[in-house]
Amino acid sequence: MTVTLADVAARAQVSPATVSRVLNGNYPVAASTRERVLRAVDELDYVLNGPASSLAAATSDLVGILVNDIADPFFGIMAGAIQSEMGGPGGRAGGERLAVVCNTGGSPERELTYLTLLQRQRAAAVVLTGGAMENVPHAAAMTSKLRKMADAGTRVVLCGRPPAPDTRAIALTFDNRGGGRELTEHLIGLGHRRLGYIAGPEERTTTRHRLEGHREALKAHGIDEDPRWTVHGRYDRRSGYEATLELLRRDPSLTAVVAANDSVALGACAALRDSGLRIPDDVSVAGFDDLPFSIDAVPALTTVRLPLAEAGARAGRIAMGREEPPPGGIATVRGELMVRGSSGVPRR
Amino acid sequence: MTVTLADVAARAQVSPATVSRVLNGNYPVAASTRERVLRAVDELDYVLNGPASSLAAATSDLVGILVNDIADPFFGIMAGAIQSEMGGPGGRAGGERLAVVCNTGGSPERELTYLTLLQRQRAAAVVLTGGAMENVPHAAAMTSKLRKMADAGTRVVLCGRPPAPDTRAIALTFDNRGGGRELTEHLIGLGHRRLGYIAGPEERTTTRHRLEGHREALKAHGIDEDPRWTVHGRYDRRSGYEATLELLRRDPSLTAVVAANDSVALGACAALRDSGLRIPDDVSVAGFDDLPFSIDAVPALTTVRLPLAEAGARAGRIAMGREEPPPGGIATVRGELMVRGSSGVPRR
DNA sequence: AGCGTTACAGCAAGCGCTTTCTATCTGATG
DNA sequence: CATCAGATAGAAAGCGCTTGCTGTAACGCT
Repeated sequence: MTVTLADVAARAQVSPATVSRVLNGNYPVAASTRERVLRAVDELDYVLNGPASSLAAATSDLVGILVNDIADPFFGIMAGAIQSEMGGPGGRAGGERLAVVCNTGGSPERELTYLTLLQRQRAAAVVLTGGAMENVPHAAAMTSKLRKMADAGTRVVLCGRPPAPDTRAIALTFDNRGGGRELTEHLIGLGHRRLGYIAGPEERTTTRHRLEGHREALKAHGIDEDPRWTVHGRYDRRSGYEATLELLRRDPSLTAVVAANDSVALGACAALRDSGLRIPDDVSVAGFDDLPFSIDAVPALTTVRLPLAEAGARAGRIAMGREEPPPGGIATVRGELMVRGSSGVPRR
Repeated sequence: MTVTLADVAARAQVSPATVSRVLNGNYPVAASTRERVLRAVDELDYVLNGPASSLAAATSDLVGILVNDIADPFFGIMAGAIQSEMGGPGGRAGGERLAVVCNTGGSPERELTYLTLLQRQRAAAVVLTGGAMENVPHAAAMTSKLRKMADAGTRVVLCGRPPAPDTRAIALTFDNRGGGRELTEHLIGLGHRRLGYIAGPEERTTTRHRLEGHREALKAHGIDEDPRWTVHGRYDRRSGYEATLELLRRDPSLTAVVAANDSVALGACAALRDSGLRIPDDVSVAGFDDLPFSIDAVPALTTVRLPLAEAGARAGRIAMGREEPPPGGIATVRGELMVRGSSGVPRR
């Protein structure tokens, strides 16, 4: 039925061992023999049996990429960059790796399930992107699982995620706190004193760090934060829209709205426009991430650019063992403040 | 070193066969035995060896999803929807499948390479998203590969892609031609007679079908198309920006610009603004796909909504064998015209 | 009591490949 | 001419799991 190595061997009149060696190319095989084997492979349409091969060789060419939401370009850009470094198709010859993107949807259980699945497959490496959940039992389970995977030889890389102590995981962490601080400082510098903040979902490191940065900036400038100025939501446009209306209801005198990310900021802009407020004359808006569409908002979004593609590419190279991990296994990736039209001097 | 089934068996004082059956749960095992086994699994931290299991069972729980560009929400949304239908509740118990997203980057070679990789892994199913390349030799290679995979038992589903004759692949095709026609008809109905068209990359079915729809509409209304009115580019914002400037240079009297998709349309809007033209008073703009950000453009983008998430979910269910394929293996998914602020009556 | 059933559990034969060790042949060397 | 190193090829032992088939004990029935 299906063609096996043995069939190819028979056709090429060599032993299965030789065929295997031709296919893996790490053992001397005479040119004439090789050619004969290759011809047989071709004629029989032979396809290597991956599982059998992985079993016998005790290795696999699978690399897992975990993302919170694959429909969000924030993750898509990182995943694409990681995958582009996986050798395989398009990359250097040889290290063909099957990079698989797994969508956790922000669910802790799914995150663990996917890790178990990858562990079963004896994945060569795993890259976890985006913020971590701060739920205590889950964090403990993650630590334990990541450590076991690392111990079993899987390279574990965190991209845009805080370090995971006691796991041997390499971490490329985004400086969300610093970026958040800088952004809010920019607004304060423009003269804003009443700033609303639309935070992401609770129990996420990204959410917390950005918010902490914001608060640091307020505190540093002697602004007492009003509890009404913070609203939590999801990382999407809709949430930004609703949160902004809520913010406006709570305190109509706000002159600036800082959003957890660019999508949220876009929703905020829509809500402000629908409320008859002009940006930035009446209210300034700021986002975070600098996704491609941010520059097309009208006015263009002031935000913090995160080098997603660069960080992803680096994470990918480290996962492939093509780049040295940073000293101590931890590197901080900074964002860059992008001042654009959505922020201005408050006019009221 | 690593814990195997045999270790668990020894610890639970049963045979390996029994452990396997407990784990796969498709064979009667006494409750007390099952519990003993489960305890041993837990105590030893046993992790099933995926390759060994796949080899012995001659099946795999891998499902491949091929996308052109994972950083593009168009694909991200579909991939997320497909993946959301994998495993968990609804399927048979333990029907947890590892959905892997593979990024072809629009390259024919990578597309084939990934298919081969998935074929090696004996993937249970493969979903190909987005338009196909029309390059003849590549199309032939794809046909042959898809047929082989289908013959080998892999379920092949095309999502947002034209049917692939002679392959047994199930196709959920987007009605790009119809959507394109409707969109242009809408503009013509508003009074536009000189319409620029920014097409996607050549040799893509999506590009061609949308363009054909556009031309059908022109012809149906007796408008002679000027060859200067069509420019080809990529499916991204930047390309839209540049193409629009080119279009304006060729014929400054255009009153509408139809873009290959929403990202391109956003670029077009930026170019028009930078040229001092107002939307839609001076020039109307239309996109395609209705990605989430389209509604946030100012003015909001007139476009054709494609039910990406619905189509993806359906493709996912079909791939999982949870939904009957459409009769004849082919279904057309229609888009819906979304008329918004970026299109209006030409005022000059 | 004798016999057919039913319900579990174990044996053992692979699944298709990799890789160590061994065998063979060639040409070079002293 | 005997010997040895180097280059290739093959034999065979698994890798860790699944599953068809074979026990075997306990149970219900006539």
